[in-house]
Amino acid sequence: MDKTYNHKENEARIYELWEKNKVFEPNLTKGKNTFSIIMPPPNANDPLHIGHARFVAIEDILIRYHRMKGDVTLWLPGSDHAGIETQFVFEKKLKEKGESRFDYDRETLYKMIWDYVSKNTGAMKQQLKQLGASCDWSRHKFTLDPEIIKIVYQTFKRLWEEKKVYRGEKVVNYCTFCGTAYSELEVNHIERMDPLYYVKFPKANRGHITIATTRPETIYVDTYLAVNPKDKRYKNLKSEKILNPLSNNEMKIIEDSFVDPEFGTGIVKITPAHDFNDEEICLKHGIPSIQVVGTDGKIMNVVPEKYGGGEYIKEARRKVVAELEKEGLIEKIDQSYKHVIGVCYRCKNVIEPMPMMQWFIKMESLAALGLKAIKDKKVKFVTKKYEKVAMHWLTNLRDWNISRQIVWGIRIPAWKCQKCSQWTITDGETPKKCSECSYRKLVQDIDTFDTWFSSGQWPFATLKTTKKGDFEYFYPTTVMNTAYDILPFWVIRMIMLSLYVTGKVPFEEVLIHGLIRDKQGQKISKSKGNVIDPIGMVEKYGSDSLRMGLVWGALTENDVSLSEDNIRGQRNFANKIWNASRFIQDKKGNGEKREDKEFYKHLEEVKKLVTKNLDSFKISQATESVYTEFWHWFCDECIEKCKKGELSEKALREGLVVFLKLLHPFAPFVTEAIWSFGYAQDPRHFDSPILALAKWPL
RNA sequence: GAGCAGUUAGCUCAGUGGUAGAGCACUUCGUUCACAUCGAAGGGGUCGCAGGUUCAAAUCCUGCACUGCUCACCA
Repeated sequence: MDKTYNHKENEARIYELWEKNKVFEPNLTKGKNTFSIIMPPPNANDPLHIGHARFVAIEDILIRYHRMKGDVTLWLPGSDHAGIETQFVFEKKLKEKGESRFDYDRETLYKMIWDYVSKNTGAMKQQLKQLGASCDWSRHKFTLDPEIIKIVYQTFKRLWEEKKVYRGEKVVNYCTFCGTAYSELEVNHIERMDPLYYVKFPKANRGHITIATTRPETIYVDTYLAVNPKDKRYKNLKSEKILNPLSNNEMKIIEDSFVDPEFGTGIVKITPAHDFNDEEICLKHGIPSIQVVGTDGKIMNVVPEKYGGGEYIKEARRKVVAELEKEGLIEKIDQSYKHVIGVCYRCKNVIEPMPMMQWFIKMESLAALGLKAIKDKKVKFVTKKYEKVAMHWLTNLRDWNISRQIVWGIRIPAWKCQKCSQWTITDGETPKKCSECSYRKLVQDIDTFDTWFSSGQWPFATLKTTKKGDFEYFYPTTVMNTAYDILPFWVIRMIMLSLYVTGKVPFEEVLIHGLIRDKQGQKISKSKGNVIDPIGMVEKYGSDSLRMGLVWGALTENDVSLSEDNIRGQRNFANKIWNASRFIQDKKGNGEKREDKEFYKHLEEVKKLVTKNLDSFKISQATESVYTEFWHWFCDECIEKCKKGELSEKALREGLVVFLKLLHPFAPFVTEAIWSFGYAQDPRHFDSPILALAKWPL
């Protein structure tokens, strides 16, 4: 054996050994405990980032532990088509070639993206292997596998039949840059400084009132003003004739308590089509909605060119303000007005609320299912604070807009009748006739599902389509492990949709982990230049070292600050395992010593400690205890005692076998290298020629 | 504006009622046949502040300060 552990020589051949022996494929034996995790599917198109490596480390520790314990263990890998993310990346590529998505019809574009993704998806699988992920590749699923799509369609159809899906025109969050609507969750709110314009609205007889607004560009179509009924200043406003300063139309006055008399001048102009708040007021007061911003982000030509019709909002606003100023209708402009605006989570541009026909899921009954399951502890959160977060989300959901105006995704199986305009929903096949009027000319909706609508069905969609009997055997799965940033997007939706479709929760335990930060505790981002490439670290220090580093030094549920120093330290630890084994392999003595008893006693305690921590999902504590016990007890004390003749060589050998097993989930490669290719070729100590299949020492 | 966290050694973090801990960094020493990717020894913290409960508080309670994250329709 080499003097230092060489991860480069060992890792690939060890993963091959595992794969060749099918150690990751469960045997569906009756009457045994099961342990299963559905892997959060990484984006099929992208290389893994350091965040993926963290969940791999956590999940692989649990999976390997349970496999060694003798549970029938399944870790089901997958990849995600990641709708908008992937289409956006692809469009960027097109742009580099001087093309755009509009140069292709939807079928061609879909095919192009499909090929592009297929080309890249192998890299992700290869990287998961480099990280040592002991998942069952024979059960790998892609979110666009036909069988998966079929299940998603069935769910949609059932939701439709049970009236939990509706198509409606509502104000939705639309990104004019991405060219698609989003759900409320894809909108981020940022604080920004914008001018607040105080605009004079003339009275018909004489004088004027003043209205504060940040959106003067819509004034032309505005027809309603609102005041607080308690505001004495405007008690008689209703009897007065107020004119729109641009269109000269008469403004109608409504009273509503939502108006804050303290803000601005206490009068609000109502823009029903482009503001959620205003939409609500208008529904309440029966005010019609007029769309003024188009999906292209331009002011529509209901507004004359003079006032910005046909221009982008920014330019239209400039024009309108210039016109108003020319007419002396701007009283003042507050340039230091701070407010919060919605921006697209992806491209960071301003989200334009606008009315659109979209597919919505009614969330009330679904959320109730989820809430009940959590309250009844059918789904348990390992960390309580995240249970609070989940409950908070489930109690504050609006109807979920699931249609996206992109091609890369699962196309909505809805066909519109060309005669009666009713929708026919199927579970995938093209309907021959309208379900309402039997007319035979139908046109399919061009939108696709929100990616989260399909990934919200991932736990049962995968298990129902992998191998026969998988669903019955493994569902509900044992643990769902993912980062806290997608708790609202994914975790609560899996809970709701799974309960709705299968009547059962998708998983019993939710283990939420934190994000990776750099060594200063700073958020990792490309613009900061502090990204950590997991594969680079694997190549430099070895897979075991990176994995240990990722679960070391912070609680699983908290963010972890990852430094190269830390990973190097774990590399040293892997080397320590290697060298201790190298030392012990030459010790053949069989005699016993009086001190052995104390040794075995402590060894038992170590086994129990590590096991207990793993059983309660205390991954970092488990890692720390096995690290400390191996290095500072077994190596620093026990090996030294043995050298001095105060401990038998036999005890040391047996201790090493125990530690190799205890260490294996955390550092699978180096321990397997020792076991399979090194010291371990002594059958007396082994219940399995492959450590990954050896029996957990308890 | 609301919610949720956090504030412990130079740095990153553990520690939830009983004599302050780890990793890294630092200091000194060590070429004995596993490992210098090592070993031994050591320095360093009145556990954010102020009260309270208790025989006993980093740990429980109250208030305050600061930091972070998330949510949020006030024009």
